Amino acid sequence: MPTQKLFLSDQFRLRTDQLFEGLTIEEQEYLRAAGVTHLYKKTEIIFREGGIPTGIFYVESGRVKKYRASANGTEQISYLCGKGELLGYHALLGEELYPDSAAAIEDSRITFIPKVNFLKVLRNSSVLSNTLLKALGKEFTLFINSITNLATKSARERLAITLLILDEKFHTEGGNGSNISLSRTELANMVGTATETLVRLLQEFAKAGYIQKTEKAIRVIDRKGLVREANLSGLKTKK
Amino acid sequence: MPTQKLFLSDQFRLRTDQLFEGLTIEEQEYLRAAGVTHLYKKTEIIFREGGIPTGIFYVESGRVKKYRASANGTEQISYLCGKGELLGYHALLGEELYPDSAAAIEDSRITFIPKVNFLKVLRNSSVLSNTLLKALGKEFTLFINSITNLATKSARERLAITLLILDEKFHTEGGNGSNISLSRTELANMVGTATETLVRLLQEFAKAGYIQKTEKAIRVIDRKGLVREANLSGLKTKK
DNA sequence: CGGACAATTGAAGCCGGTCAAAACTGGTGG
DNA sequence: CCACCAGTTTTGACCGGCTTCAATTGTCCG
Repeated sequence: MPTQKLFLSDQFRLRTDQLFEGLTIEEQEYLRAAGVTHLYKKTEIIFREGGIPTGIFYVESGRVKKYRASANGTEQISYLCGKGELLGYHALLGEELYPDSAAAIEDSRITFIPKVNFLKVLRNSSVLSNTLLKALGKEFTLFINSITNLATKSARERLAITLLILDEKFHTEGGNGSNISLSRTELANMVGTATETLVRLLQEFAKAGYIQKTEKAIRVIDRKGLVREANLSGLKTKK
Repeated sequence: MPTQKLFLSDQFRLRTDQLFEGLTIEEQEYLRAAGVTHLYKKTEIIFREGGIPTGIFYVESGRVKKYRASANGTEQISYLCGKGELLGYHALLGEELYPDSAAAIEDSRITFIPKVNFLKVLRNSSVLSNTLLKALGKEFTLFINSITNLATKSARERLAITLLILDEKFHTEGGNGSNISLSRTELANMVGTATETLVRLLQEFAKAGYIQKTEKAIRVIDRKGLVREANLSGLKTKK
């Protein structure tokens, strides 16, 4: 049985520092010179599902959601990227069209590294290949977790898990405690539930003292409580 | 909007022929010599979540399910492997414990290639690195699809999609038409629903003429009908 | 101040999970 | 060859979690 830490952590995802760390100084300089930095306003789309990958993106600051939109308006958010994370390399490596879209949920500075430059370095650096293979391999754990959670857990449990993940992920960044500031709809789209259901559950969690709803943000106060709600062990409290 | 073909196909997954095709004759021989073939009886477990990867597996014949078990007995199947597919390389590459388990759902011949031998070849072959990167990149599309489906689609829609995928995947293998022969419980665990719900839905699909329930197997007759039920475009028939 | 959008609350109803029991299946041994 | 048993599939009934629709309140800005 996987530990809670393993279960929740998303330290699995590729970060820029890892990406660069194995490269020679020249290679690093080469990539940096090739990069183009662009400011994306909140809600601006970075790439769109079905689009052709032309490079990879690197989040300098801000936050980005990866999501899949259905024609009826609903969208499912599969991941949130913060500072230091890379975007769009799966489709590039797989030589496919983007399977999902990415959009800024805050004003963000994002650097674009063109495909040719990235692949050129990749072809010459076995270190980079290995870094990528390791990173991709790790990411599967995340996906398996997501799938299991969506398929077997209640909305309440999924919300608890989502809050724990967000708290863990943005804790270090925020300084004193983490602010989770997403719209209710976005949070609902992460959890995979309706906005109204999400609101009611948040209410309950606040009443139970697990979280605090400050202006524009949710703060986790009682992780233990959320862990209990999340039912991580998988056993349903048989009555 | 992704095409149906893209949406459903699982030609994304790494196959042995691809794995070997870029290698030199010596490398191929080296791996073959290192491999140990073993017969697994139906229901036998190949590896277990939380276990330490010691190599990769290759399905010579038979079928294998990848799944995650919860303590309460439910399990979620994330993938079915058929002849020619590889198993267990994600965790090995990611240097992690297995996030899920694998078990034979039919008597299967499976070859095990030890970690050392596999990694030795990988370290010396940039072709293999690239093949793996490409394969892993492609697989993400599958996972994104799974997540979106589980999060936004009804059990009925998910069953339709699952049947289409199974039909497409095992069509070529079966010769004349594909036999989907899983227990109801296993099919339910793929779809992410209760066995009873699955049975009722199958009933309806049979009555509607989409499928036929022959002895021990389900046969898809009307793919178009299933596609309609699957609501692939994403628009909910607003009444 | 007012208009637009986000968040919240309320009420109704269905989908799907759960429990229980019946029908069916295949395999075993007398 | 049949009776019996264990496991699987199916059917029935119930009910609770969530979705949906609708309406109200709250909030931010021009």
